[in-house]
Amino acid sequence: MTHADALRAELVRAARTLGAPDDVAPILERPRDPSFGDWATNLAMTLAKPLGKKPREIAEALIAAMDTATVGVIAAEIAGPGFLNFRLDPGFQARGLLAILEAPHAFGRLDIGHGERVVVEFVSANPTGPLHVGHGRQAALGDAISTLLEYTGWTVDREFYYNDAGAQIANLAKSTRAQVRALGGEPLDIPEGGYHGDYIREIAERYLADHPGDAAGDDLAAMQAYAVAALRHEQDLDLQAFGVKFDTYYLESSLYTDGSVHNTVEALKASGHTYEEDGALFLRTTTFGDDKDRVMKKSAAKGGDYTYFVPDVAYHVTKWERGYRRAINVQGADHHSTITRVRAGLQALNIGIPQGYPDYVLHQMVTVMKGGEEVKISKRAGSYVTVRDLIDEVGRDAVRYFYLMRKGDSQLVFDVDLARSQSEENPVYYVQMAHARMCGIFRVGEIDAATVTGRDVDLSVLSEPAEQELVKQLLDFPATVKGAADHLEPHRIAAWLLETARAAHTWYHKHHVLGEPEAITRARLVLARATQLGIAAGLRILGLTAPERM
RNA sequence: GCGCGUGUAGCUCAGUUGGAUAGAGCGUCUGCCUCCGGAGCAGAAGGUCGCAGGUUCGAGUCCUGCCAUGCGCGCCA
Repeated sequence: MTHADALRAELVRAARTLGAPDDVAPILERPRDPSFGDWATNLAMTLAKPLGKKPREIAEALIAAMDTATVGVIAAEIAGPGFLNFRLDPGFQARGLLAILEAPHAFGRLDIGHGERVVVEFVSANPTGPLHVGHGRQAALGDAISTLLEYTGWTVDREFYYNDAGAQIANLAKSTRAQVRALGGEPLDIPEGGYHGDYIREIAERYLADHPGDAAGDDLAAMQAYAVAALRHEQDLDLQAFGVKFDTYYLESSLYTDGSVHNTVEALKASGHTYEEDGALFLRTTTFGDDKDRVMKKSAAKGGDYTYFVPDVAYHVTKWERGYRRAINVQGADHHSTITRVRAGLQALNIGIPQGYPDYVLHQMVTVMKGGEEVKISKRAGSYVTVRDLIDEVGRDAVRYFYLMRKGDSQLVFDVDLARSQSEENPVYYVQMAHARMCGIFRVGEIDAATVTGRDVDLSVLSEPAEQELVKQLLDFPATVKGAADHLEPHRIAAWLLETARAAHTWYHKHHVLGEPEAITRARLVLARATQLGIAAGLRILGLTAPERM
């Protein structure tokens, strides 16, 4: 239990003696102005109505009813309309750091998930080209969300869904054939909706080298398999460079071969939510909130294929059947329209899947600026910036941090030139430097950091404002983790890291650890160690390294 | 037109679910290097939180209507 939890519990106890409702849940906040104290609550104001008294009167009664000493409060004041401001004993507060030293890997961990399984699906790029910057945002976001969930007690599987069936793959195959035949001397004739990137020609060249018997480009199935394999391999290399690992790769094609698509269609028909019109099979998605009903199976005149959302529904049924009671899909906002349809399909099956299944985390588009101009991303036109381009130019850690330092639901402008030119002023270096500096203290002092336990150390000497600021910042980590996990917003961790790094640099610059009187050095080593471990924990959640020197 | 987002400092963005005098980075300006690493530090300037109403003790945050902007709206995926 953190000291904030203890204070909150004491507030609840005191409030109940005044007749507050049983479900009273005081909110503790850091006052904007540190001179107000360490914690503030508006509890007295929220109790004004139920208790029928003035906020300030309630505040006074609360203070009187509290056993302040046991929760480290040395001063309690009433301010403004009825805020309660608490000042904590610095030594009491600093002892909260011991939790970090004792169990570094447990710091900030929570057990919200109780070990339940959750599947996080992200990237899920069609194997029709390299991963571009939009996929990069998903990779960073999905991986960090997964780690956050693991940190808060869930058993997480990271899943990549391969759309290796359907029209786009057919286009890929035909585009490859066009390049193969062009290499044989025919005019290049890329089909309507085909892919124009140079990488297709490279694949065609390798195909010819590996398949001397098909110089004419007649074996479309072989070319399709070859191109898909080649692009999957490329994507794997991209992900490897980015340090993202998946637990499962789910192939759309398997949904056809194992009968899932067929079974899903039959189950939907049996549910009574389908109908035929103009020779096509429709699902009545409007029953479940959609704008209009959607075609499941095209009419014979249009080829008689299933539309994309049928395998999508079948796929999500497998998530449920594979035992995931929680599923999170990280996708670009351009896939927004699929949400209603997939959920409608799952509801129509009426097999006990809850309405909000699966969860979606949508991120807005990434636009790329290069040379002061926006680069239009189009795989088919062959112009894009790949994830690997970015990693090569600014480094894996910087790319990850850039993607994660902002909320997913606002548009991200990735200025490649800026990212590159800023590489020395990049916030990620600022954060990592703070970690390296703490390591440096132990290196120079020739102290094994792991031996710093904080036991028998008087932490009340950490009385400088910069020290107390850093202590408070570090102790906010668990609440930050909880907020980030609850809202699936890793950028809160990035913001915490930046603020912690700032507090650490300020402290480091103002005060020395080594060469001070022994009592001070011992206490400051505890703070340095806690800072080192805290920043490392935050970096780990975001998938960044915590270098010991830079 | 409809749906989902976004609009906060010159630029890029935070803002702890409705709290006190709205914050940070970059950029600009002024000072700091014999130091556990200056990849840094201290400070300054910079705001009609898109606009207008509403809800209440209290609104950047919630509601309504406008304006601007991104994405989606196919028997494409």
